[in-house]
Amino acid sequence: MNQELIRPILTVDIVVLTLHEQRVHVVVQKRDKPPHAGHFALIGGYVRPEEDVSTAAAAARVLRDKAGLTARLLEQLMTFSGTERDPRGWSASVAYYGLLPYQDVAQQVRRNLKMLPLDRATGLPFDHDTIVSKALERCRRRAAYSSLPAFLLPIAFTQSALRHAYEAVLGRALNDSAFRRKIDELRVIEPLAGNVSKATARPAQLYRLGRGHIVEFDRTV
Amino acid sequence: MNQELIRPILTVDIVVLTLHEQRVHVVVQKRDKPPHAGHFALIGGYVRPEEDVSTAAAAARVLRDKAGLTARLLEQLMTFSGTERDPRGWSASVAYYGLLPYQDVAQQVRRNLKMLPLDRATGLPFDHDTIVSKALERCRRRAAYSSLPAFLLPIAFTQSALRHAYEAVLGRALNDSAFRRKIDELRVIEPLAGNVSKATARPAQLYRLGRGHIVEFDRTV
DNA sequence: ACCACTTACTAGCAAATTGCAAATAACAAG
DNA sequence: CTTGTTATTTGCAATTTGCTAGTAAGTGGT
Repeated sequence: MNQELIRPILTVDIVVLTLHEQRVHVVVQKRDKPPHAGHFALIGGYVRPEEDVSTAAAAARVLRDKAGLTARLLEQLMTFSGTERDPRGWSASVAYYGLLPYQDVAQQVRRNLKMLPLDRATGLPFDHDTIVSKALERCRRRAAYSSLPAFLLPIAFTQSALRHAYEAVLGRALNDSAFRRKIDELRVIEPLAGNVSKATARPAQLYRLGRGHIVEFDRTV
Repeated sequence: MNQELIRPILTVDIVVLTLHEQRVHVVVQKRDKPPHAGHFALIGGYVRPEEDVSTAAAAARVLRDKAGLTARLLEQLMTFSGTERDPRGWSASVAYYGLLPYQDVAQQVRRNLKMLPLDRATGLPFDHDTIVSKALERCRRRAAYSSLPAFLLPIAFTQSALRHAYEAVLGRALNDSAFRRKIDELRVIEPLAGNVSKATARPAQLYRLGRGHIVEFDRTV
């Protein structure tokens, strides 16, 4: 219709999730520029069409440049838009969620980063509360039929650690033996020959994901 | 960083799905303007921040104005972006999928609309093949644990019709008696007192969704 | 009126899956 | 060598699912 179309601001926001003390945490960063300068918010930034081949690339770049992080799993959540979310006017933000092990975040805490357990991840600026809640909802759903929670762990992990990751994301306890049986039947992990973790009373076998990327199951965990 | 940020074109595309002869169909529309004028593509259009409160509103508006359709269920799929998808350069399109009963589409076939069964919904312009395939993937997943397929049907439907809708979306046959049992246990539909369909040999009880909106189950269908 | 045919709907049991609890294993600490 | 703790396996009960047959309620034909 009209040639001079209003082109809204396009940004990306990333809900970085990790596991700490058996609980899911959201990583937030102190903003250094207005609006909401000085407040902690989701890691985000502008999409730069001239340098980002896609919004996914923009998300990865922002995560790397602003927080020094690289997610083990980075998936698009959805796009949030409207006039309400940003005081600068109508805007659209493509939200992503990124999963990575605690150690990766701990290394970068210098960069104004903070990890919030879920119950304290509220009161964020913009519509970031909504984005976080949608991200968790999606992850919970997806965790029920995929290897998603494994991306919160280091490459090598024990079955117990994996179960705790599932429990943390799903928000409910799982039966130990039933979980082992299922994970075994689904063939998603493979033992790391000879490697055992000595963190607990009895040493535990270490495993890694069979495939580097997320896999979806036919059944539910 | 830079004050003069490039703002990419923002559009919406809607994957309209319906059920015809027990199969899922994608509704496409003949484009009247370049690029790809004269070719059938997904229904889509520009987001107009001055008139659309959100991209969801834009999707509903485009669907209504360009095709005269109102989806019974309209949910955001994801955003597609990059230089490859549109010859006009870097663009971003927020894709939605909309479900509605066949009758609603049949009424509007005047508007250059066409319904394609899934196996013939290929060779679409832009990245619309990808969008369609992602939409179907999402719907398949979601159908397994929600009332999504019911939105492909008229308000009143029989249990057989509902099963056929699930089968069409899931792409596999379901056991009749097990399906009835499950739907009954999940309490998603309620009988329309006294109303029966006489379309088949033995008249069948008509039902409607218990809730107007989509519901997600704990279990899988 | 009776019969064959079709689809709706119900019932019952076998097979598969899941939940639970006990048994066993491997180590650390005292 | 005993106690304590976590890992891992095993066996069975409880639940869920798949399947098959039976009954119900119409239509259309003879």
